[in-house]
Amino acid sequence: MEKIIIIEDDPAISDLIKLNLELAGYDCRQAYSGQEAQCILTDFSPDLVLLDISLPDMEGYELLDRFKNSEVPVIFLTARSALIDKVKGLKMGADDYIVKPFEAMELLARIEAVLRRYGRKSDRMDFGGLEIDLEERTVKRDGFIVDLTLKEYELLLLLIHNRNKALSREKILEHVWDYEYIGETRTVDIHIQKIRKKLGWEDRIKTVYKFGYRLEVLS
Amino acid sequence: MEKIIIIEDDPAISDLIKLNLELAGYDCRQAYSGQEAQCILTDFSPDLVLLDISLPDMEGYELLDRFKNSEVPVIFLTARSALIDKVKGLKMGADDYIVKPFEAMELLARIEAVLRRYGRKSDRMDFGGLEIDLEERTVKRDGFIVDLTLKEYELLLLLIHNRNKALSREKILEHVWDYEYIGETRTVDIHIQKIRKKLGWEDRIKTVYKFGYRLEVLS
DNA sequence: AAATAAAGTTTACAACTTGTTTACAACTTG
DNA sequence: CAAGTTGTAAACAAGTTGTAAACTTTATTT
Repeated sequence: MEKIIIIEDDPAISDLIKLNLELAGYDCRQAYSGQEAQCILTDFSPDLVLLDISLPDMEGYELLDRFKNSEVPVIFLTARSALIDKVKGLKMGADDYIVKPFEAMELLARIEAVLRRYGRKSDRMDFGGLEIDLEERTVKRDGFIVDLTLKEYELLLLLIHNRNKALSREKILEHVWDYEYIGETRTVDIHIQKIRKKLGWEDRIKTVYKFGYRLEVLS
Repeated sequence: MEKIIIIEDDPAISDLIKLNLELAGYDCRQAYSGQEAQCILTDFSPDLVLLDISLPDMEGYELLDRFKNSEVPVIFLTARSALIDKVKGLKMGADDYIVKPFEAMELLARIEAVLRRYGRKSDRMDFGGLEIDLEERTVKRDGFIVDLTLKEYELLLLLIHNRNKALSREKILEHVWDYEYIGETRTVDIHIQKIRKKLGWEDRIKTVYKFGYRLEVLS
């Protein structure tokens, strides 16, 4: 699980980002000022830095300066008004930038891209007999490929990212299906049944009655 | 005990919120208008503000504006479910929002989340071998997940919030079952038995003869 | 562009879970 | 000890989830 530090002075924006990244399976830490960031960095070595360039007192630039000689990739966040900042930032060594306000999906895409470029630690995951390769988009069970459809695969990833957490049907719909569903639907249930069967995870994917599902993994 | 101010013009809603928050162990004060809120704030420094955004004369937004530079977190209540309003509120500095009509449990969950974010409460609680994670909605006993049904879970939370206090059956019914039961019922008793067994808390949840139950915890 | 195949969703009903009641045993209290 | 209260097991109804199959949409092939 990759670690990301969010350096952003507006708590609302910071929290929003955190929420999305955590659902996507990243381990986040928040810093609301340059100073706080320094503190956190001492015992949290992130795999990626999200940096708001417009922190008070030019702190953003100072921090960027500090990061550029390190191994850690930096994506910076900037308000639309400061177009010049982008160029400046990239020249100073940022790996990417994103303009506020941005879509959650766009941010996630850029994060994935940057991490890939930096040769992320592992695109492979292992769960008791199950091997998942994010880059190849393949899932193997006892060495043999299990054919998962798009929705099945995304559902599996969501479950894995939130292992041991109870996920409500609404959350699942929002993230795999991209919309807030109005009214009744059994879609989530049916897809859960499908991956339960294909993966032989009948016991591992628990039903949380009247709520949703939870993937239980020991480790 | 955290202090919360409820700024809401509809007395019925305000009272309902107050009742629930007090049962959950918060110290509440009510304001029915923006002006009244100002007065109360002079000698009641809340740890959290619950603000109805649709007060008459746009007072809600004005107040939010005033709070955003203070240290106090704000959750706003809105009747409108429009996404735009939510975003608007969050941008203006609210820490969370909740759309009316809402469930008591949802409001409590959000309050806990915001207070936690502000470094007051921890996400996890520990009670002699029992680990409760409010966010994941999981309860672990010696590291293993204990499956609790909805009512069992809510009953457990109520007991914990009122630990060492004797809770009458009526209070328990009101809070967990959402209604004032007319006549006889053994429902509470049976659910108490169930969580006693599941958690191994046979001794910790004491029976208060002819009254109700009490969760006894040392610390 | 039509035919075909695959994926995704809805429907219908079976199977199961939960919450509640009932019945009776065991306990508390005066 | 008697009356009332609580513990416990079992039965039940209501509602939720599992499952197969029909149906709709989307993608692929010809």
